[in-house]
Amino acid sequence: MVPEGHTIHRAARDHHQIFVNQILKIFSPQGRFAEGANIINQNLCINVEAFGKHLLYHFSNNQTLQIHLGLFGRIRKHKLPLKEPKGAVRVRLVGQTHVVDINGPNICRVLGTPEALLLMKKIGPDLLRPDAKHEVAYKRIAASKAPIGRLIMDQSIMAGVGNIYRSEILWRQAIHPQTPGRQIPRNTFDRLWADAKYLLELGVKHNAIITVDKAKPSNIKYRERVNIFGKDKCPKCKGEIRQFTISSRRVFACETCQPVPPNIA
DNA sequence: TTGATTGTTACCGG
DNA sequence: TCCGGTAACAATCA
Repeated sequence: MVPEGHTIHRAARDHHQIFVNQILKIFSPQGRFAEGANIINQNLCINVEAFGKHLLYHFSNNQTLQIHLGLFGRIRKHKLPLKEPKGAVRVRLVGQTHVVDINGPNICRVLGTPEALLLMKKIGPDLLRPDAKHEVAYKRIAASKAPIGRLIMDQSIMAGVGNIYRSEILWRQAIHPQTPGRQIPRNTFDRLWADAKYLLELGVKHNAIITVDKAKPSNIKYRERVNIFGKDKCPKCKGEIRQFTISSRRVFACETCQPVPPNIA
């Protein structure tokens, strides 16, 4: 499983079937995890939803369990009966027929209503939510001289894109990652948003990162099917792919298909 | 055992 | 205030 925005959205949909009625146990070897676990124990989970890469379980006592998988977190679902937890299980959600183990999340804590609302306010429009207002993201991008490769991965500007999708989306839309946000025309941003949304929805459907156009069902057993991330050659022009970093994360670009914008060294 | 990694946050200096 | 850089943290796998 891939700890990305689409995995979280998949879990939000799937866990309605779990109908969590009990938090069996919260393991917190570091002491900083799962604060307030006792508050939600024995309470009914009435709603599960995703905001960007955050997964929120709302309980009947107005408390919210917030999960963020980060780089390494995993969600594993098993049929009952319960088995020994495998690895660093921080939360175990028990339903009538299934149990969900959440391993190694980056964030795992219980929020009251004010904190939950604050969190939702901090997250930018979420590509995977039908109510997302993409003009909110565009306004921030059009006002910024920061590179578009940084901006589309900034979860407070727009939520859902991760490091692999960043390179893939910009390649598909022929935008160089170093292009300043304020140099992105509105119609170019609209294309970018629509393509990102399409790719993330595809990711939710298949529970995998797929950005190549002709991916067949028989191909999608692979965890990633990508065009340029981690590759040497551009699949379109066969030219060399350049690798660099933005905020110490790897970025890939084909500078033939994604021309370097003027005024950039 | 070591290094790399699909992510976020806190903190600090310019 | 806003920005960009850095470190810290997490778990797993090769």
